[in-house]
Amino acid sequence: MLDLNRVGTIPGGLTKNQALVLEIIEKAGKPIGAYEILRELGPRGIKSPVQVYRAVNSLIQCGIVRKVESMNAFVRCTDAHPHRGQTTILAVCDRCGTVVEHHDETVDRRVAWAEQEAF
Amino acid sequence: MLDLNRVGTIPGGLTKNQALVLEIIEKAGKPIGAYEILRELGPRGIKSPVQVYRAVNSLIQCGIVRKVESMNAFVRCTDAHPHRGQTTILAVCDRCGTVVEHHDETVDRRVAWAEQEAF
DNA sequence: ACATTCCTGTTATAAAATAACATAACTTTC
DNA sequence: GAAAGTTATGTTATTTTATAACAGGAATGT
Repeated sequence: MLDLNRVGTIPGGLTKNQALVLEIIEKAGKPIGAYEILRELGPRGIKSPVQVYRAVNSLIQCGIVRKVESMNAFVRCTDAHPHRGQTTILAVCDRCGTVVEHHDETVDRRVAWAEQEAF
Repeated sequence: MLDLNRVGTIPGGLTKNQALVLEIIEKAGKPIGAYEILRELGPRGIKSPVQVYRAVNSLIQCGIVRKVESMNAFVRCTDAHPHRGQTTILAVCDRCGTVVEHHDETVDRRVAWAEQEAF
């Protein structure tokens, strides 16, 4: 599992739960919380938070999904190609919740600086 | 309260609880969670989370304190002068937790763009 | 003094995340 | 193909983070 060659695609390489969770996140089209995912998937056999968290964490690892820290919610990564490890600014609409990603070189430079300084 | 002329200073204009909470956050010198603040201040009469959250939220409003979203924790704003409303990148040390602030114009431009787009 | 506003305290509850443990499925490797 | 190893799954309980709702108290303004 966790096939690096398939990262960022809609892989057949996902496990059952990962596929279920990804489906809901995609259908939402905006940041969605773990417990809302749980509610949506209850009827389909997902019965505990742990299962959801395990799945989203895998998806984040794969670069398919991002966490919006300020909302405790998760979005499908909209970019066609994966930006693994790259820092991202997520602009979130106050009203509709739509997210636009900015992969910002400036931010990356700042982070690089921080790493140099032993951060 | 919330005297705009004193923002960013160590004001006498703080209420009792705000002063207590700020003291702990400053003493920590790194991001500290609400419940850890609570534990520290238990002996000094703070007995519930609400009190802590009320205080930190006021301090954030004043620009004295920032929330580190990715950690659910709070830091004293290190800059001498206040950057109210301005977007900030917080570089947090993995090891010691020390925080350096970047007030990034690029990010601000991105945010401005987002606002224009009715975000 | 009266109304207004803001800070305070308390209890209860919601929301988000992880710990700990047991089982099942899928690969290796021999 | 059986034993060993790894990864996904399921379940229960707990921890951590945050807010709702209500009541009393202190300061301020007019």
